[in-house]
Amino acid sequence: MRLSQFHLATVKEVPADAEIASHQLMLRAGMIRKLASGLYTWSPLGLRVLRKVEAIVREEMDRAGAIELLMPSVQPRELWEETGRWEKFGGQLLKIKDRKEQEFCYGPTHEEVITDFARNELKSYKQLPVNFYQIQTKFRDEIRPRFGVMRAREFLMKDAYSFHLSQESLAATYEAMYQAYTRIFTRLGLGFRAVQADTGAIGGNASHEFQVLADSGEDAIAFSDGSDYAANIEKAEALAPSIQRPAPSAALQLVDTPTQKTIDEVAAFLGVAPQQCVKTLLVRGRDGLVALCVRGDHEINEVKAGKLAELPGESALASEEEILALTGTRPGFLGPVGLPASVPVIVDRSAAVLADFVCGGNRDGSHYTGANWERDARVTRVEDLRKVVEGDPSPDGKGLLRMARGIEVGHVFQLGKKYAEALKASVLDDQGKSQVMSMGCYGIGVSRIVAAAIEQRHDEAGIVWPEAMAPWRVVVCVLNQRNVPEVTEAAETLYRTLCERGIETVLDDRGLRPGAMFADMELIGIPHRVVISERGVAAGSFEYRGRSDSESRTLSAEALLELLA
RNA sequence: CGGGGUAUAGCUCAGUCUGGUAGAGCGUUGCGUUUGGGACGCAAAAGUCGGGGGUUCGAAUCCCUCUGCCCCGACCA
Repeated sequence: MRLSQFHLATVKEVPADAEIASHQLMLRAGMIRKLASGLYTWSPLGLRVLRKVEAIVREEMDRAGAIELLMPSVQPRELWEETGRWEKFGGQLLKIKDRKEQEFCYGPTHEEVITDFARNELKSYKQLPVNFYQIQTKFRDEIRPRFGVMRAREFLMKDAYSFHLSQESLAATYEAMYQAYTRIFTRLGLGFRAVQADTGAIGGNASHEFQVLADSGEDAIAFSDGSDYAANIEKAEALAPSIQRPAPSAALQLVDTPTQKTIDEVAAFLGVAPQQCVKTLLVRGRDGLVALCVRGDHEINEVKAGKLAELPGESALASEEEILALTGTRPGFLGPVGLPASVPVIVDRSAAVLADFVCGGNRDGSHYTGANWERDARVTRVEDLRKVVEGDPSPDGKGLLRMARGIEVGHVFQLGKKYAEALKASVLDDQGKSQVMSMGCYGIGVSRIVAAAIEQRHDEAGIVWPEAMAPWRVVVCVLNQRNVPEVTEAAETLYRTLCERGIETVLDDRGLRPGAMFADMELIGIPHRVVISERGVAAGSFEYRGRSDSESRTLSAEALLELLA
């Protein structure tokens, strides 16, 4: 490619609404342009990168035995009614009507469509297992799109769905996908980690997220410093402390805390550590309010809380009015002592081993000191309720937990029979009996990977692409080409040679001043740069500089070709 | 959905408080000089001041209203 024939549109100024590095750099490099909130045009430059990612994903999916197909992006309401998700999916589902007032949605995911396809196509166990995938545009009407293509509303995703008669077969394909994903992210040159994930409302047996490690990531992940354990913080188990609860030694005493509502305020006021306090939250349960208690320095893990039998599948905090009606006090003074008998008291493992603790007095402006479980406060049950924190023991018993931030770029999931049952997708087994199929699903955020890579790999000058994702591997920069024909000839010759050898090369023949040209090529992150100048031509050598190198090197033609081969 | 902000040239922004001829930098076009780290000079094009309504002799500026976009929160493969 000759840059004089390409549409390169870099800009110097950072657009005002870009916050994170990848968004800023993608706009400055001219890879994307915003059309509306969460909607982006991929420019020719951006598309080259997107296609690189897509190609690697496709190769590895094919290698792993998956079969590509393509489903519609627009899907009929009736199909979504069959699984109940027309209502349950919520506001993220973009609903549209056609001219006959028939209702459709723009597909946010394709479980319904693929399962419909499977129930029509798959009749016999002999056709199983099978794994279908597509690389396709999805739309989710995110409440708050942000960070450019990192969290866009329209985005490109690879989604695969496998079908099985046995759990063993599902587990085998799941493992194959896990391996394929590892290969994909390794080939892309990304620093990533596969972490255990919560299976959410979908249920299922196993789930891993593939997280690209980056400080700007929206997900928190916990990993062990003593083993390969790693999990999304939503999933990471907080082990029960190994100590026994000490016997009560203090008397229960109500003390005035007129304006101290938060744990920090109360702890400072009373001169105790937050670890010696119990924080109580009231949430809406199936039958009235439920009390959740954690240690003062810990936080409730809403995913864990949502799984409690007493809750309706999600944890929603009670309103101030509900709390006032039940306890006669306001948030800030809640505690487990003296709650009505109708309120279940679920206590976190770490809070359950406290003795002589501080907690809310259930009346405005007071807290208890010297409170003790059983003696003063009911314990309905002890559960794992809290978010893990740095330094917690690893759930596998090896090492301590550390925290990192990640960008979720892939997710593998054993779905089980949920969708196949809802849509009656079954095949005949070897006994001639009808069996509902089990499913797995496996997603990769293709467009998000581009942003995630930049987030992980950039410097002051711009993007630093991994070789596998770069729009071109090599740029040949022509200096002062108008005045010295020999320089142009030398550049053309090198450009042709590289192209003939299958090395993806771009020739910067725009005739810009050197500074502007170098700045552009560094901004768009080309891994290898060769400068052709009068000086070099006279000496018969080439000036080479890698994107991350601090200095240029002078190379002979042979050395250069060897380096780029 | 709650709170906050913002909308002026292709981009980044002044101008709005205190009403009176529409501004700058970058980018773009032309000519010339330049050519190893985002050159310089001269000339030029470019704006329904987000939309609608109102007040006024006169509105980018004041009032009402609608909309887009951004941030924080709640939410989320």
